[in-house]
Amino acid sequence: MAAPWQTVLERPAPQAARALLGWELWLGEVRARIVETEGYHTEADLACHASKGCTPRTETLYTGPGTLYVYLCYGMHWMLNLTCCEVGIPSAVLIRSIAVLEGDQVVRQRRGRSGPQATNGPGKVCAALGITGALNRQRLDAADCPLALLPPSRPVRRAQRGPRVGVAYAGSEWAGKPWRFWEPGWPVASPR
DNA sequence: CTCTCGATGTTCT
DNA sequence: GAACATCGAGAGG
Repeated sequence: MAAPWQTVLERPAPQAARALLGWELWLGEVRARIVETEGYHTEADLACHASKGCTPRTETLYTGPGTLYVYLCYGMHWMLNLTCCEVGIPSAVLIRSIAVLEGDQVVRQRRGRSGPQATNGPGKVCAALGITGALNRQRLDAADCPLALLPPSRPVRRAQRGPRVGVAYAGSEWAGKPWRFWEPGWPVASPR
């Protein structure tokens, strides 16, 4: 029997990124709503890590929907991605911002602050949830997976889309793709 | 409010 | 050796 998230992740990243808005991440005492995402899709996408091909680092991206792809950025920030599409096609959604629904105390302790500024950014998401590279390659459907992905407890009223952040190096064609999505009204990193 | 800059480690050239 | 899907502190307006 398929997990609920299967239908959301079994599609190309640009679509999966939109569909993931509102879904909830549960990890330990923290429950949070996904409010900003970005899609990275195929080796042709020059902003996608897999544009360099399948390497020890990027092989996680080829494993099909439901794998955690966690990597270190700028030597100090962990980034959380959920792989999507199908086996063999590198495709993933970066979780850029979340809204804490439960576990505010824990988040405050980990982040040194609470409120919107505590979780509006991809590095902040991992810090708030306590995610590190130890979770890379973890399967969402594995019995021992500490992270759960559950459907929205409140519907997504509307969504905005725009170009991805921090990928100018990929050139205008790819940096310009409107593959970033967010829910207006929630604490997101880039509200436009 | 905006802008600049440094921290820090893995990956690929 | 350069580049990098970032963050937060500090300076200046």
